[in-house]
Formats: sequence, C-alpha cells, structure tokens
Amino acid sequence: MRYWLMKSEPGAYSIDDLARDKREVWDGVRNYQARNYLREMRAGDLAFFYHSNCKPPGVAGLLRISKENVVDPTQFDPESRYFDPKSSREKPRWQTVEVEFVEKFPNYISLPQLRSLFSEEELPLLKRGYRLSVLPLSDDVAKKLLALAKKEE
DNA sequence: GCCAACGTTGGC
DNA sequence: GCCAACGTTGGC
Repeated sequence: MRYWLMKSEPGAYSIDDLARDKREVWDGVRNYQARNYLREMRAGDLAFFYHSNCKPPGVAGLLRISKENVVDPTQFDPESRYFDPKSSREKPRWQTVEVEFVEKFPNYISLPQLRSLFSEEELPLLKRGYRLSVLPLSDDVAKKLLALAKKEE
C-alpha cells in the first residue's frame, strides 16, 4: 500500500465536497508526470487531500483510491475545459483514478506547519515553484502526518 | 531540434 | 494582484 498527496483548489473541489459526494473521479489532470503517478495508483492506496491556492494552503483530510486506471471522461467532451482534441477513445491519453472519502482531519496541517516538520527532500511539495498536483509520499512522512492530523491538543 | 512566446500554477 | 517556475506550443 502506498501513500500519495493530491492537490485541489478548495474553491474548485474541497474535502467537504468529497465528504458530500463520497466518491468522485479525479478528473482534469493534464500533466504527464502527474498522470504517470495516477497510473501507478492501486485500489486501496491512501492519499492526503491538499488544499492549494487558499489561505492557508494545507492538508485537509484523507481519501482512498477506490478504482484504479480510470479513463478521464472529460478529455472527450468538447464542452469541458479539459477537452483534449488529440486524444481518442481508442487511444486515450489521460488516465486517472476514482477516490472515496475517508475523513476530514480534526487538525488541518497548514503549509507553514509542513515547512517546520519536513525538509524539501522529504516533501518536494515544499520546493519553490513545485507544481505537480499528484505526488507520492514516503511511509515515514505519511505516518507523521497522520499522527499529527489526529492528535488531540 | 532549438528556443522564444505564451499559459498555468500557486505561494505570497 | 504579482510574479517565479516551468510545461507546452509552434515557427524556423
């Protein structure tokens, strides 16, 4: 079982939205490196839900991969902002996963807290200009995050 | 195949 | 709102 981190702008889709929907296809990723990570994900893997581009950014909750290797339907929809005219149903270019809500953390872990806890080597997300929206986490980092997110003050 | 222009991400 | 980082596009 592997741990991941997946980013979303809460204005577009937040942990509360996922809590309401229970399950959702994680569509709209249009970066090859992020897609390659999505292809590596297996059902049962856990991922941290990171809120980006908000005040403050941070880790808001946990989700589980409920279905692996899902073809992103938005690539075929000319009305979608994620439409890709170079993709075809015979040879789809963009795969993703379906995720299910696990929990919203009692403790939101803000970006400044993340910086105080981890180095840029442990958590590349902290690097300036780092833009990948899907990334793997080491077991070590994941377990520290879980302990902190659930710890009672 | 190079690289300038352009667009997007996302912290601040 | 600014702007650094960086991926993509397209002319040559």
